[in-house]
Formats: sequence, structure tokens, C-alpha cells
Amino acid sequence: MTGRNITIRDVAKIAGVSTATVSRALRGLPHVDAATRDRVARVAEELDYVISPSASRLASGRTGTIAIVTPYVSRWYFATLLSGIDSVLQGAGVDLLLFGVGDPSVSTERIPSERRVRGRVDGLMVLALPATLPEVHNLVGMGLPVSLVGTTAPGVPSACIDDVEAARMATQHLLNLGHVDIGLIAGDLSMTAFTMQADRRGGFTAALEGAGLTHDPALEASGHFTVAGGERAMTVLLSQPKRPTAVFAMSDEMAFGAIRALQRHGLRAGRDVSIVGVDGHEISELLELTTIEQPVSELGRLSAEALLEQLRTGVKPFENIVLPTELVVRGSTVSTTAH
Amino acid sequence: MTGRNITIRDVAKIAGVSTATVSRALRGLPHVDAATRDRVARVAEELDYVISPSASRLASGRTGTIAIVTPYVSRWYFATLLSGIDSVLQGAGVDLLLFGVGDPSVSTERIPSERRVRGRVDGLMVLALPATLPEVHNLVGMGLPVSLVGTTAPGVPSACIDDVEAARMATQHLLNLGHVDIGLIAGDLSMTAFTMQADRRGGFTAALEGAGLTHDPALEASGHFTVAGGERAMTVLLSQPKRPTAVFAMSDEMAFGAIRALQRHGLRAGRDVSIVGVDGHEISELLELTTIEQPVSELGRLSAEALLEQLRTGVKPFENIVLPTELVVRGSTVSTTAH
DNA sequence: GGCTGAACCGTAAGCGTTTTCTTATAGGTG
DNA sequence: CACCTATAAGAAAACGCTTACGGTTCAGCC
Repeated sequence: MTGRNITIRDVAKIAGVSTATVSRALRGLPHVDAATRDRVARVAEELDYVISPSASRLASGRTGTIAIVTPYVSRWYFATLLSGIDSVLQGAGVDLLLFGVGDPSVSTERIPSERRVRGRVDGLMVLALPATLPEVHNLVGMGLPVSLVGTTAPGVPSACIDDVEAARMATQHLLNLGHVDIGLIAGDLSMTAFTMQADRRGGFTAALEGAGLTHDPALEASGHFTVAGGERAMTVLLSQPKRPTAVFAMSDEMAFGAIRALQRHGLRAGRDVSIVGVDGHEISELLELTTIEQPVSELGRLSAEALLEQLRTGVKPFENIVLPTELVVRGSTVSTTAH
Repeated sequence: MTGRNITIRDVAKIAGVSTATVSRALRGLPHVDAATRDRVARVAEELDYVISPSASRLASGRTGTIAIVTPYVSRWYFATLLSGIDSVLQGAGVDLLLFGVGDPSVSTERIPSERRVRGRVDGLMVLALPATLPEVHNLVGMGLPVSLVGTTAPGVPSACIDDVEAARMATQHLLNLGHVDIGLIAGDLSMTAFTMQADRRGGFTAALEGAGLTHDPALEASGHFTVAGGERAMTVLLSQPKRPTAVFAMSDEMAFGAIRALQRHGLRAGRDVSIVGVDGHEISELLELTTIEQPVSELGRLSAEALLEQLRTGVKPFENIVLPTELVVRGSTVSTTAH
């Protein structure tokens, strides 16, 4: 509309004060009289003045923005995390810069470099990507406040569940029902991309060993944490000479695929093969899937709050907070004697 | 590490040129000799120099950032859109600022004001929120390049499907199967928050009228586009004196809930009541849900590209692009005579 | 009455780029 | 050889804010 943008100087002139006072008044800093503060606020309102973020950033060195680095944005777990994080950040008036980087076991090139992030944000959150990846390591070590969820790093606040315990619980549940030939649908075979995978695998084998059993590698398949992948994995398991009577899937979405595979083979989850997943996905109840529920949104919120705390006070509120999981038993798991 | 950040001046000094030349060289602008360009690039690399985004923004007035305003971030449709958008923006090196604003029929206060956005981004995308909302209207009219998806506004590029036609197709499918008492699971009764709802409702009633039928208001219930809401809505429909033999749900997620409700009543989708949804959700195949598939990710990509085009050239590549939908018939819909 | 200290506020020096305007240089042309 | 043009590069003025520092005022107190 007008030729020139209105600046802090315009407000200062009209309010009859210096730009310094306008700056202080508008940002709620001390050392400004209540009356002048009001006057400045009124003038600013009148002129529809907004502090130029660019100028403010340059002068103060702060961006009021935090970056979220996540492998996926549309998968249930990550989308739900994101939702929890967004609500916290928005409540604090902090901007959210989103970096979806794709599957790190496929390629890590989209993980932003330190150079990409430097000067752009005040802090960052990393979702599920393990700090063992060099790209993530660089990011976490660049000196900015960081918080993690679903992964850990020494000296960095993080929120996660006990993946070993979650897998152990799920597997123990199957053992308790009398199952012995228990299959595993994991993410990918390399196991390198996410530490979570190794942990869940550890809990799975630990439970088996606790029951005097050993994990048969022939009863393990990769589902890549997708529905389609879970379906393929289950199909593989069903084609083994010794079919499993129960399967632990590392995620609900893979469990959905497994259920689908059973359907295609004329089998039914629960009746023919027991299935247990991990997540507490909205759809699980619908499919009668027994699962280990985890408080995903809460994980995101907590981690976001930890980051804000660091930004404000400079101190880390906690090192690593572990939220509880819960076994929810549904129709997809039944006792072997229940025929 | 070092006390001071390295600036463009450091690079200029070491490379033996002016800051202006460094700026031009590093950004690939013309009027700089190939040899000097190389030298500057080498020095910058050497010093691990990165252009300060804040300073660059202030001086140029450009932010290299676009805002996404979306009601939800974790729901399938929006998360999928976001994923498609993110991939395009990242490919263009543009930052993505995320604003999740919640259900506008509950509250519009989280829709960012013009003041919140001004100076922060170069453009913005609005997902599904109708421009009839004053808050959205302000945002779209503030002079920044804008593109929309799942909604339209005069003079603004947008990508969407034909919601009337999608609903008509779904309903016609049920009519073709011989159904007459056809229920509707809509979003909410007010119908004010999303234009999409009104369109789908229009397509539904149009199909009925085309068959000489009229829509019975008793056979309509609100599912709020959630699984749980869909379940409640179906439960309501089942308690009507005249039960529908088929139901059109405005989204797959509500259809999932409807299937669940049938299960709880000892009924089965397809056999007892036919259900058709809209979306092409990943889970639909699993549940044998007949649905109208829409190319969600593609909608996001196209709209993002339209925005980038505007940013670069200043011209709008299209007014409103409509992508086709497709009826995918599965087990949840069967003929009335198929007993 | 002079001293102290707190509260308020202004001055001005940055913050680190981009970009316009100018100048210098080289190459081509009549 | 003078002239014009294109290209390369520099000088310096923005861009609009934050904040360290210093100055003024005024109440309170010995």
C-alpha cells in the first residue's frame, strides 16, 4: 500500500520516544514506564506495526525458530509426534522449521548439514534418527540446544520408551499364551538405521531366551515399518517350512500388513496365527490388534518442552526421560490351547 | 570456537576482493569472472563460511521460506499432503514453516494473523481451510504469493479434486448395487468449516435425486472426520427405525469407524451394510473398503510447485487444477440382490 | 543540602548482508 | 586512434532492529 514499510522509527517518532524505548516497550522488557508502554503499544497498534523478524534476528542473534529433523512426515508415529511438538511450540510462539529427510538407510543426503542449519534456528529436535549416523552426530554436536525423541545421545535431553522392555512384554505375552514358534517382523535386515530396531530385537530374543528358547533366523523377515512391507514379510514367514504360530511385529503398521497377508492366505489373525504389534495406532483397535501402546504425542510434547527450557534458561531439564508403555490385549492374540 | 563469527568481510579480505563480489560469486550471479568465482568459493569453503540468513533476509527482503497453514498435521490426508509438499520445497532449497491451527469449527484463533506471517515468509500454502473464513481471507489477501490445496479462492492457484463428482460417484456406485436406503456420514452438522463437506454432500444428494430418491435427514450423522467419530455416527444410523442398507462416509477414516461399529453390532461391512469412503487411505485395502481414491501427495506437490513458480517468475501457472479421482471397488460394497 | 541509588530513557554502534551506482579494464569498430 | 560497449569489480548506502552505555530525574535519607 504505502511506499515504505513502517519501521520502529516511525513508531518512536509518533510516540515521542526513542527507538530503544519502543523496542523495550513492545517486547515487555523492564525499565519502561507503564504509561509510555501503553502509549507505544497504542501507536504500534494504530500503525499496524510489526517488528521486522529479519532485522530483529540480525540484531539479536536469535531466530525464534527451531528445526525438526525427521525421517518421515506422513507416517503415523512421526506425524503424531509432530502434532504434539507443534502444539507446544505454537503455545510458546516459536516457529517450527520442518526437515523431512527420508529413510536414512536409503540415503542420508537429505539430513541437513550444520551449514544448512547454522544461523537459521535457535535449537533443533531430532526424531528417531540415531546419533551414530555421522550426519546426525554433526547436527547434535554443533553447539545448539538439542532435544531428541525416540533416540538418545550422551548429554542430550531425550524422550523415549524402553524399546527392549516393550518388545520383551510383547513377546512374553505370546509365550504366556503357549506359543513357541514365534516369528519376528523387523524393520530392515541391516538394523543400522534406527537403534530402536536393535533394542526391540534385543527384547524379543531376551524374552525367548528367558523361556529357554532361541530365535530361529528363518522366522525373521523385514517389513520396513510399512503396511506393504509387513504384508510381504508375513508372506515370507508363511512360506517357511516351519510356520510360526505367533508373530511379533515391531510396529502396528507392519502388523496390519501381516494381518492382511493372513487374510490373503485364508487365515485369520488370532485364530490361526497370533499377532502383536507396537504403537497404539488408531486403527489397531479396529483390527483387534494386540499391541504395546506408547504415548507418542506425549513424547513429542515432553521433548519439545525440554528444548524450550534449554532455550530459555540454558539448563537441561533432564537427561533421558522414559515413558511407560502398556500391553493392550485384543483379539489378534490367543492361547495355543484355545481351540 | 573462535570468538567471532566469520563474515563475508573475512572471505572478501582473504580472497582479495570486495564483499560485493563475494556476495555475487557465492550466489551464482553474473558479472563475476570464473577465476575469481572459484577463488571466492575456495576461500569460503576453507573458512567454512555460510551466508548469514538473518543478514541476507534483512538486506534482500526475501526469506527463502514459505508457510504451511493446515488444520491438522497428524491426520492421514494432511500428513500425506505435507509429505508431498516437503519433498518439493526441499528440492528447491526453500524452508518450510509449519502452522498447525486445529479444527476451524472449534476455534480459529490459532490461524496465524497477517501480522504473525508478515516478513517471516515469501509465500504461503493453505490446506483445506476455506477462504470464507475471515482469518483465511486476510491471509490470502495480504499480497504474498499463495497457493491452496483442497480449497479454492478467486485468483489464487489451487489444486483439488472434484468433491461433488467424487461423492456422486460413490453414491452412484451404491445405487447401481440396488441400494435405496443410503445413509450419509458427514463431518459435522454445521458444515461451515470446510467447503469440501458441502460439496460432497451436494454430490451425494444429487446422485440420490438423479435416481428419483430424496435424502432422508434421519439417515445422516456426523463423524467429524475421525475414526471414533465415524464409529459413533454409524451407531446412530444403526439405531434408526429405518436402517440404511448402505452408507457413504465422507472419508475413509470415518468409514473405518463405521466398519468398527458394524462389528460391534455383530454385523459385517459388505454382507450386512455396504460402506464406501473417500481418500484411498493405506489401510482401506486392508479393510476391504470400497473407496474413491484421490491423489493426495500429488495434490500437495502440484500446489507447492505452483507456489514456487509464482515466487520465481511472479506468474501463476494455473488458476485451479482438478485432479481425477477413481472408484476402487472392494468387499465393503455388495449388491442388494447378492444374498 | 548533598549524596546515593533506582528507574527511566536516549544515543549510537553494531548485526552481516544486498544492491545501486561508479569506475576500471578490455575488446571490438569505424 | 578515438569511441563505444560489455564485463568485472569496488565503494558505500541501505535494511530495521537490539543493546551497551551513559545521562537525567527524582525519591529517600543522613
